Amino acid sequence: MRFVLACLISMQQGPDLLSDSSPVRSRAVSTASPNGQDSLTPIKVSLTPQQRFEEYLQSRGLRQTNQRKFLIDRVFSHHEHFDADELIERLPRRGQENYVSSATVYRTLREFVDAGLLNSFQLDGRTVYEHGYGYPQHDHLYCTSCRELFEFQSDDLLELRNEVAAQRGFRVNSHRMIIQGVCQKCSKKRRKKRKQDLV
Amino acid sequence: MRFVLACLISMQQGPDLLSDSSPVRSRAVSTASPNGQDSLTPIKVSLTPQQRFEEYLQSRGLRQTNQRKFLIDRVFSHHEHFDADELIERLPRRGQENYVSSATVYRTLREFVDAGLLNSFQLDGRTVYEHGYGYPQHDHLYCTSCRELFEFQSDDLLELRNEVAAQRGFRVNSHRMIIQGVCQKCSKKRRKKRKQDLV
DNA sequence: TTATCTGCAAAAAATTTGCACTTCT
DNA sequence: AGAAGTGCAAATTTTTTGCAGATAA
Repeated sequence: MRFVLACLISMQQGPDLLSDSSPVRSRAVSTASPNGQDSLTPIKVSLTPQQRFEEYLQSRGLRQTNQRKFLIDRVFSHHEHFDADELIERLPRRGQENYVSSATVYRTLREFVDAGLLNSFQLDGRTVYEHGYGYPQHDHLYCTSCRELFEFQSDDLLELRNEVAAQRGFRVNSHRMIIQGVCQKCSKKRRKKRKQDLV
Repeated sequence: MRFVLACLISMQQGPDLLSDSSPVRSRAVSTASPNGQDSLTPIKVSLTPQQRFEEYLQSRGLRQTNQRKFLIDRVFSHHEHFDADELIERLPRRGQENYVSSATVYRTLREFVDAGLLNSFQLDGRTVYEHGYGYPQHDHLYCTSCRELFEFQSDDLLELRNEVAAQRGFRVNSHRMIIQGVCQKCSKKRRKKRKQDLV
């Protein structure tokens, strides 16, 4: 583990998993809370991640094991960007109850991605995971100073993407956009520091 | 090396390095040639990559070595996406003339990026490099079938990016957008194959 | 002359894999 | 019972680093 990865986005309330039977994604809206943190509204889905994974496993003749059940609970217990190493560090150690070997963690994370529960992308050489099920499509701003990932959602971007692809007969599966720079907080810190340095 | 990385984009003619003394980027235009290949027009720059790197080295009190000179010639001899491993494979082997150790290749590639000559990004776990100097800002379509990278250029995307960033006081340094999917060629191949399978 | 570079080999970091044993179904 | 899954350790893959000898300025 070389980097701290945090995420400013938190769910305003738990995802409303049972109130709507439609698995269709509703329009996500990005909102800003007083402390400057942003969050996207969770999507209403008919199944919990657990249930959906169960379906996925059954459809492929795979098994429900304690490790898989334990990991899905952990991974979906809070909304946050993470990498394999960070997850492993928060898991029970060898010898403790519910210990899961790293090999299994890696294997299971890949299954979660295959099942559409998690999204993954590369950042600074690591594979970063985030919730994909029950959470709207979005893109990221990455602060190279504090290494936090911020989320944003733009329909215009999607439209643009589709236009570009259509223009050359490219069939789109997904996209990934990351804007690199320095977040407001870090910019302010730096200005402050420069000011102090002058005194 | 796990992946073949190719690039359909070729320069229509060598970069016109000497005809304009302005280092300012001119507007890039994406064009389509009859065979379906796209290319972006090179930017007019006042210095060759070699000259620019020389400046960079001097400004930092670094040295011009045979290895650096050799590598910059190789890297800028054709416009193509590549990773460290692919470059190393095309270089003279140990014992031959102009051999450069992999450690030096890695170190030098990083210098090229620092000097603004190359851009780098992560794709499928590797670091991919491409020309940054003398070539316009652009983004990529990545075909997961043939693993080729196609380039596209969109001012709307830049505008959108700047708006998103401005909205939350984020100072942008750069961005990276990769559209994943299947290119036209591969789609056609698949359709053909499916047809044949039915016969 | 001397700080910078290079090559080499070893280390690191992040995954993946082979295999014997365990566990779902 | 028997396929699938797990843990372990070893292997991979990609990149970095320490260090002694080589070299540019």
